[in-house]
Amino acid sequence: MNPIGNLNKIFESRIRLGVMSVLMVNNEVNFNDLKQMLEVTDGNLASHLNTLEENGYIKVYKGFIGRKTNTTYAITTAGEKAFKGHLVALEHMIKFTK
Amino acid sequence: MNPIGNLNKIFESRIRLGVMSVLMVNNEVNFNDLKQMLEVTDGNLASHLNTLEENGYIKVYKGFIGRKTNTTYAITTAGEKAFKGHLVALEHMIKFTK
DNA sequence: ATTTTAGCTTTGTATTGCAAAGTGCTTTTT
DNA sequence: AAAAAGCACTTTGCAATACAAAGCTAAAAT
Repeated sequence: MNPIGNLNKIFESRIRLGVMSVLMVNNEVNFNDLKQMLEVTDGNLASHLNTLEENGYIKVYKGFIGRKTNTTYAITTAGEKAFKGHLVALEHMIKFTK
Repeated sequence: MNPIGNLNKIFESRIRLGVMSVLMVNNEVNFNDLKQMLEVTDGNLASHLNTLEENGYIKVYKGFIGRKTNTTYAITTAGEKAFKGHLVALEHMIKFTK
């Protein structure tokens, strides 16, 4: 009945949607690649990554390439589940409109 | 490349998404029906309807049933186009993640 | 005459979004 | 060796939502 009842509030943000979408296809993506793919400022990206992490949807790996810091982000099982659920809800909504 | 580059900012809102979705399948829907379908407060709905109208995505028809006011909302051609574009962008994003 | 309904507007608060600047560490450039 | 630049942030600050709740007007129902 309510076409938006099953949409996940966390994924209302365009940028968070984008992050999840990128992390669904790429196992691990670093900060800069995400930043370039989504065309956002670093501060903005960092804060959205934060809320995704706080919700347990992504994991952060802080490592090094040689002695240079390298932070990568990956989707968690919970994140994958939540995102897929959201996509299903979106698909239902889309189907509903046709 | 950017999976969220073509998403329409106006449709980031869950409620506006819902309104458009409902108006895609029903030619004309009145205020109260929308309110019940989307389970929102009237003030909140009114303000979202306002931004949709300001953007030319919906039309408002103020009429009467007998002598009782009856306001209905319908999607415009521009609204349909914009919403369909957004759905295509969503579908691309979804396809991208699979 | 009072209450209820429809469709708002107004008010107020809390949250969000985002840019810009700052930070600490490291690497690269000069 | 010093300066510049990159990485991954945090902090600051402001402006734009989001939303609930209350108020409001005219008509309808009781």
